[in-house]
Amino acid sequence: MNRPRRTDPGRRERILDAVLDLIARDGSAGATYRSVAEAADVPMGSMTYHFPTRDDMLLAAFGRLAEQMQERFDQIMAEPLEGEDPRERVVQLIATHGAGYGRDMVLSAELYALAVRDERYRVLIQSWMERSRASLRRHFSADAAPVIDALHEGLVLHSHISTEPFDVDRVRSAVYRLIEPAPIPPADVPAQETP
Amino acid sequence: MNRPRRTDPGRRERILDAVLDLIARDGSAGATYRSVAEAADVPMGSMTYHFPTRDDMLLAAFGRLAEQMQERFDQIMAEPLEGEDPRERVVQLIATHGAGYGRDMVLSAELYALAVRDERYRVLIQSWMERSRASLRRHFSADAAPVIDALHEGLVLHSHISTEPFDVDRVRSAVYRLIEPAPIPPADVPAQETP
Amino acid sequence: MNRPRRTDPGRRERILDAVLDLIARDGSAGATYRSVAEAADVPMGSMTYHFPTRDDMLLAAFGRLAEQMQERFDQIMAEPLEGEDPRERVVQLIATHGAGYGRDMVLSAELYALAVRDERYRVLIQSWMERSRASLRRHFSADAAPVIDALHEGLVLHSHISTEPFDVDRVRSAVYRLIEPAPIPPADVPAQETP
Amino acid sequence: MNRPRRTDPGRRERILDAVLDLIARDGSAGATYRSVAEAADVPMGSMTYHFPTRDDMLLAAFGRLAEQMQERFDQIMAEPLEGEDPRERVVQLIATHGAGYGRDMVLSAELYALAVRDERYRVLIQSWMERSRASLRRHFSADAAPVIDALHEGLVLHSHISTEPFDVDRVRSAVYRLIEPAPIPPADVPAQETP
DNA sequence: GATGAATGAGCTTTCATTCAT
DNA sequence: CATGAATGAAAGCTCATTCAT
Repeated sequence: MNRPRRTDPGRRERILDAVLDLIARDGSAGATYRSVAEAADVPMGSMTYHFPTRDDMLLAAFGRLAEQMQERFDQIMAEPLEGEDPRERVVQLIATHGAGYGRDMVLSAELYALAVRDERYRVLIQSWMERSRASLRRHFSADAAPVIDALHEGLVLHSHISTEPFDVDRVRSAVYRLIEPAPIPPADVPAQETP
Repeated sequence: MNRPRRTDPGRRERILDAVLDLIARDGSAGATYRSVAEAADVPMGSMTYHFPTRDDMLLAAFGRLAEQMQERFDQIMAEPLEGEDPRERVVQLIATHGAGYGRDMVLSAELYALAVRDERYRVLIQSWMERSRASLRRHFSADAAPVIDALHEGLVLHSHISTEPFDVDRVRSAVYRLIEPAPIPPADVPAQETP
Repeated sequence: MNRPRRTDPGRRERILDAVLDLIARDGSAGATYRSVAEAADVPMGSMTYHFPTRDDMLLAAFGRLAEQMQERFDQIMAEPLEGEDPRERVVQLIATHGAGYGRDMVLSAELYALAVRDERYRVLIQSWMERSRASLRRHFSADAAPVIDALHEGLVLHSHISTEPFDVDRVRSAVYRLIEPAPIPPADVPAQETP
Repeated sequence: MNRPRRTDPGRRERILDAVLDLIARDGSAGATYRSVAEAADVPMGSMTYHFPTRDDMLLAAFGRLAEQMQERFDQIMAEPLEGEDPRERVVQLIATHGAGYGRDMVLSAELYALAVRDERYRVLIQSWMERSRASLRRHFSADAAPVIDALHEGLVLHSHISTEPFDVDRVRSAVYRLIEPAPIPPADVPAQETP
């Protein structure tokens, strides 16, 4: 009834988070101006002020999602490893996303569904993919990166669909087989170029 | 205006095909009773007779899709190979789906988006996955099958997102590395068990 | 799946009972061909065979209701009374219908709502009213009968609306005041005419 | 065709009146969003803005009806009577509602039909009943009020169903018999308590 | 006679978007 | 800048009724 909200910093972010929550729960179609406004406690009439069309809103939300997920990917991959086989990092990454992180899985799936039909969403994934690969190139060859990324994608996706329990050993064995036992690069080398 | 159409065999299939076409073009949300009825040239009032709820309709359509895609997967994998390395078949499969088959990609992506949130769609993919793996087990070990399947999934998906041209050689090299150079099994052996 | 039902006597009655049950639960609007067919375990396509229009069905159902309720009214009033004040019978009648018999109350209310707008339903109540009054004339004057009937109607109706507990004493006192203490007629006298 | 109608005060009331008109003519089921919008000359899309669900609309309309009918009841009962037997007022009330006021009768019947099944409508009648009784208590004992109210209800209802002409004398005789010939209270005494 | 299949009409409701303030 | 009020369009779904068999 009485929401003064003269200045409301962070409103934009709060809206976008609400959008993502609703998509996670009900799919992209579930994030309507109405449902989002209610979830974010924002007057409905203001929605179009911040995001002129519903599509603007979705695009912005998925943009935020892409950022967040890139960061997490980076964090796991970027930590310097002391004498550890970098392939173990990949295994960890797949295991982390494969078991749990259901919300992200749902959101990613929705994003992919939009991306295969709409350029604007596709570029979102493209830049995210590029950054993931850049992260991977810190430890692996430029040729290996896209393939590792694809295996990661497929394994995580399937693990969320399958009824079988997640099998880390099988993943490890696959990752080790896929990636040649490269010499562990020193931590300060930013990325490895293909010779 | 005057469509008697008292008996109309194949109507159900025509509807489902229309549903898939519309989903491919506009996403799941685009397959409304109205749009489908028009596309399939069926009176709107009849739609709910065949599919009481819109969800029934979508589920049936994706069921049909799963069948069709299983068949194609099977066909490529099932042909007997004479002295050929079976891994080449996998390469071919990925190349086929990676370049082109945009319609199937879009449909799959929509199906996954539904599957991660809804059990009923998930089982559709599960049975399809199981059959794909069974196909793969004709040539590879039971342990390798899920991983090959996942790599296939990830590479195809990424190739539809990426701007880079599809690189068969990189795929081949990845597939060969992932799968141990197993002795080519005789064509009449149905499936290979892990030792 | 397999309901042979070659001959199905009593089907008509089963249907009508189902209609009344549904009206009691959901109002007249709730008794659709579909809902009734399901409740009576009768094929939907057969409904229009027994009752060509929905209105025929409702009318028949309310006709059945009127019959049933007349019978109950008669039963309570018709029993010979030995030296008992007949006004006590009226009190009993009101008490019986006032507390409980919610189903009948709902059905009556629906019937009245139809009757005030539709002649065909009105005659149903008229004949039922006439019989009630005839019953009452067995014990009371022709002039008293309609008024007793009206008091009965009003008290029962209000008791189903009111939150106060049903108060028999107040009813008795009202009934006794309304009806002059007529001499108890011999049980074999069918009805009393106004002099 | 071109209705700017940016601001339209009284729109809400106009809608509710249209609802009652339609219910009077076609029953509760006849007051659809469509029919009401047309009757009140309001865009259909606006209906749900003012009344989010059809039930909200009906409830509001019957609320308005209850108010209107309370007022009329009050007016007839509240006028000070100079030396007149207050029981004559009751006779007049019954006569007024018994002959004519068909629209109100239809609306009341529909309201009762809803009330016996739905608490929300029931409270509407309850408050209306309470106010009627309060009005009656200005002239009669607290014990008599509910009974007079019930007789009123029953007689009016039956008079709208019956084919017989309305008989004022019979009503008067009944009312006088039911209510003890209380001493006429002075007009300024608000209500009479039971001794 | 009895019924499964079919459908035109209409219903309630949701929604993206507009716009005056 | 921000928003409450409003609305055209369309959605999912229900239903009485028809009719060939």
